[in-house]
Amino acid sequence: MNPLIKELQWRGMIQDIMPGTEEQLNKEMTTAYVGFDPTADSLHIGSLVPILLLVHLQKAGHKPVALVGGATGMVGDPSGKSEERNMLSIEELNKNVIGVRSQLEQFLNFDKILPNAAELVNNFDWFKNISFLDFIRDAGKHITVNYMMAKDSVKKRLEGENGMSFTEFTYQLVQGYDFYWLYNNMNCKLQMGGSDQWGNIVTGTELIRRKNGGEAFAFTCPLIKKSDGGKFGKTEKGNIWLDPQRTSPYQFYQFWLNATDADAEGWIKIFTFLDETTIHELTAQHHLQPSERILQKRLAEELTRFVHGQEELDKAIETTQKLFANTKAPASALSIADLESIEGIVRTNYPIAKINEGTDALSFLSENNIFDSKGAARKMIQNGGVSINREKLTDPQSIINSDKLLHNKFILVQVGKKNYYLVEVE
RNA sequence: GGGCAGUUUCCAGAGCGGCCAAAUGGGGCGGACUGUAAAUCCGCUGUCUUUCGACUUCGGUGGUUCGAAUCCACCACUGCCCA
Repeated sequence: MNPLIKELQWRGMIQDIMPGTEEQLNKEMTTAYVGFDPTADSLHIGSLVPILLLVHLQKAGHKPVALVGGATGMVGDPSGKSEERNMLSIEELNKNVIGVRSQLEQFLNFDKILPNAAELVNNFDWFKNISFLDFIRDAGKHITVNYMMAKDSVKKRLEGENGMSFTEFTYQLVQGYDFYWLYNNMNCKLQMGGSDQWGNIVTGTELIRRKNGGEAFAFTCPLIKKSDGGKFGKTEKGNIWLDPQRTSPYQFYQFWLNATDADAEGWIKIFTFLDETTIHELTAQHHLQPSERILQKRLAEELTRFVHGQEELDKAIETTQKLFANTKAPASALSIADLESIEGIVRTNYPIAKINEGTDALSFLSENNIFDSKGAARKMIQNGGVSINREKLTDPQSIINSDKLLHNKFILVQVGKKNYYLVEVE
């Protein structure tokens, strides 16, 4: 068995694999690509698995190509979508391509000295020169509509009630052409991606076969799901992004730390580079003492380091310890240095004058944008969801005055158990 | 171009003249229990507000009516079928 495939297999990262793929990987250094859609100017953790496929590939000595879909992004992939997507404007798309590119760059080794140096391409670069007529004569002639309609992504939409535009119907052919182009121009013989991409990928290998008589290969990884069936990578605050401006390293760390036991066991295999023995040991330990959350901690650590680096990881752990190590202790136990150096949670400033006069809790909470309005704050207080300096706020009428100040300067607000806000009074 | 069906609050989906800010389910948020899990149970879920109440919503515009998400007209959009 090919070592790369073997590695990915025990990690649970292979869903479908085309026959002959292992032989190809055994035969020679193989160039392989994964496409990323520029739907936003940052990738989120849903893209992490395909990124990791490229990293594993490079580690195994093969050549990774990361493709940013400047062209395919203009079309819109119907896979997994029950209705037509909104088109992004060209400006937005360009901005997104730049953002996504720069993120991909940090995960792969582009050092030109390496024979298997990573490369970054944008399919807009070849599509911009192809006219519609060229395309339908050159690519379209080789694939039948019957074939395209048999694809799951198309069939579902045909059977569903939202229909599908010609634009999105074309998508698989556009993506297929990418593979064909890379096959011819970069000797790229393998495509990887999420299992929802299988249909699109196969259109590519088919195109290569019919036009070149060539042979190309593919495998896909399973889509990550939560054990409760919920969407992966979403929280109350939306997506977990790789961009630290959008999701702070602390929040990123917390996301993984909060994984359920069932998820953590699978995720640590997929998302970390820890070897099989280590993971077995960790899992065994975890079963002995689940409340220690050994798997979650290690998972969060490894991933935060991988995405944000050691320094940010240290800060995230530090903040976590301050906030959660001893939740029973009064907030006054936190030193001024502790409070000042807390990073990653939402911080706001509030005028000292208002505190000196005393202000009601509702105004205080809404003026600091912890809640959108007094009404929202009131509801949350009545539900028992707001704490100030770790003491549950029971009366919406209570007054916030200088008695509440920690070290004459800070007020620590909690909404729910996990959402902290630090108000700095000055 | 013709025929049919549809457009309701985050989603699905009831409502078919006043009792409708609109059932129910899902999702989300919060609470209890815990391990910053899971499962379970409870509460909240249009906006603003001192639980009074005010305001804005049921594709759009006009109309009928004391009163419309509910009736009428026109328009728009979506889907299916036929040409």
